Amino acid sequence: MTKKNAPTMKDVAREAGVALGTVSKVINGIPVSEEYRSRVLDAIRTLHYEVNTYARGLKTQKTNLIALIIPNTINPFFASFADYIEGALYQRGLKLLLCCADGIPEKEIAYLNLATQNKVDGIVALTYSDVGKYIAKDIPMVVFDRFFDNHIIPRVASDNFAGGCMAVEKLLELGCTHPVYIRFHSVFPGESDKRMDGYLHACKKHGLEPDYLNMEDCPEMLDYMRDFLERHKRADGSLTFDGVFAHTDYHGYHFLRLLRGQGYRVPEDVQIIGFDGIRQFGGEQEDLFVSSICQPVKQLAEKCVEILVAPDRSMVPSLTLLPVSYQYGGTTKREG
Amino acid sequence: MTKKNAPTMKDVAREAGVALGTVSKVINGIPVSEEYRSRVLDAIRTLHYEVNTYARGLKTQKTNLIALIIPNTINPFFASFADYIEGALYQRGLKLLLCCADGIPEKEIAYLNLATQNKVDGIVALTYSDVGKYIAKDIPMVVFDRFFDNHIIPRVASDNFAGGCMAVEKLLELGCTHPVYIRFHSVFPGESDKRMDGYLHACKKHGLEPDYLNMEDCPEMLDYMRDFLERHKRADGSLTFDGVFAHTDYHGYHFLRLLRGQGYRVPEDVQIIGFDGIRQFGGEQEDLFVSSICQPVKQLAEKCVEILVAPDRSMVPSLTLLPVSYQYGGTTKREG
DNA sequence: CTGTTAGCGCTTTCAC
DNA sequence: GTGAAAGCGCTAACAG
Repeated sequence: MTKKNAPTMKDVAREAGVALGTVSKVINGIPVSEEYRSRVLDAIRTLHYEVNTYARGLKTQKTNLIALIIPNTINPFFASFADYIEGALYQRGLKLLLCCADGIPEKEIAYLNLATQNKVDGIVALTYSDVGKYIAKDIPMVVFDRFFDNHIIPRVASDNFAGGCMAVEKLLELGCTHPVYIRFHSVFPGESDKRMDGYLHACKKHGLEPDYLNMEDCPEMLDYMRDFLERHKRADGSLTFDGVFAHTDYHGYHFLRLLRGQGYRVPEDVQIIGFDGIRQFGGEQEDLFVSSICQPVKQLAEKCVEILVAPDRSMVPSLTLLPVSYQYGGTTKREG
Repeated sequence: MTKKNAPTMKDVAREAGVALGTVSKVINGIPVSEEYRSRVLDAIRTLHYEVNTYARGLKTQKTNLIALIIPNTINPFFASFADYIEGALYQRGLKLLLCCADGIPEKEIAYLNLATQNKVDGIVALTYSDVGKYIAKDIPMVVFDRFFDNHIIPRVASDNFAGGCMAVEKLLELGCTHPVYIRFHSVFPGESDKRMDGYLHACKKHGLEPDYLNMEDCPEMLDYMRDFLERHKRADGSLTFDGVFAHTDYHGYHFLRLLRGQGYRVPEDVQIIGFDGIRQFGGEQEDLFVSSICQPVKQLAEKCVEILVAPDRSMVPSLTLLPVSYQYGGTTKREG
């Protein structure tokens, strides 16, 4: 039980000496005589009146609440995405219901159900479950980075394919002749799978033999990396590759440490490019963990919200891909 | 306008052939005959009924919504705090309204006002403004890490004083003889100011002359660090200190890079201990940026929520300090 | 234990 | 223009 004594519209009406409906009109910007309008406004001020969201929500079936469903807020990528979503929402007078589902299907579904009825006005989801079937078709929704059978829900993502190509092109440009790809993917299909397609495409284009580690993400990640490294050592200890495109900065960073731990020099012997553009301590001015194909997180968030609140839902593209960009992060050679 | 056709309690009552009130009772766990209860439950299932939060909120003046006001979600410390708050809330059937105020007083106040009326059931705040005066006294609130004139609001924080002492003690234990403190503080007073008190206390206790850099946080941070370093060089280039307690991991990490950049060896020549316990990429299994006095973020979040929902608000302590702990992070010598 | 009923505070016709 | 009145879906008395 919160404030029981908050002033209501009725109080404002009495204070202003007008009818209840008039107060409502003033608040909702419906034409009212200047005289009445200011009297109402005065009353609102003296009473410190604020409309009750719940009464309004009950009446209008609108809440101004948008649910953001992401795995967590610990991962810096999700964390900054959440931050930018909040900013975009705030600008539009919307509020953010943060739902960290931890990749747990039950929790995702619970949060989805919460939204299924009239609890939120829209959903931005980065989920693992195939949310399509759990959600009412009539609540606005946009999916980030994933795709589902249900192709009705608009999707937003980075141009992962172009990013994959870009990573390879960049490595070649910086002098690599044998770039490998190290991928640890989620069991759930998503746009990020296209990074591999981009890698393969670029290899083909440049007449290179693709060479990659392609595993499901798992706790034994480091073992697989170590194993991959062993398999690529020549008798003299030198490596058969000189460039690494890592599926994410996270993986790139761990591979970097592995290499340096074994005495290989980065970027002299091997250059590494990751993906995401995650910065140390999250600060925009801070260094990257590794050179990286950066996702435009802020723009992605902005686009998700823009699509979510689009007045004409029939006009929104089913897929929106935003461009990525390469940034130096210490694990590649400086450009000529 | 969301779902206009969602089933209501009335529909469930009709479907189950019982009265409206009975449905309400089943939903709210009020005793009802087994027969009726299951009929209602069945009806709920077939209709996919879910209670309308707004109608309920209007009636009960409860929303099950808790606002978390933090500067942002980019800073890994805030990000993990938010994550754990979400978890603690979810367990209790509460939802999280995420408010990133960016340290902008207007935004903080806007969010606080939002909560002032009957929009949320409680607030967890880590704000810069003195929120005390903007908030209705009758809405449950707990402040993390800050303190205000208004001492009525319960506060939760890490034991920063003990942490400051611990950092010094640890450095001494690991062989340091001259530990300095590097502090870049917020303009707003908070519990973290006690880290300095702890440092001074420990120095005194061990008969050491305190030696520190004490600045307001600013973009020129690196310049001040560089300058501090210069001032502590002997003619032969060696340093007059051999241990550094940094106000946060962030500052410790930057000082570490500065030292290494100038050829000093860490932890051989200088040992560094930061504060917070921030991990690379946020993962609990990941490495720290520097050896650190770690804040128990999860426990802090849990405690905030626990206090917020405490049935008897008159029983909650006005200040709750949780213990910190030292963890090795590569910038100190391994313990004997 | 069950059904009926009076609102919670607001928006929105609909007469005036 | 303005005011009166009918609910939105639910909970919590209160009778039965």
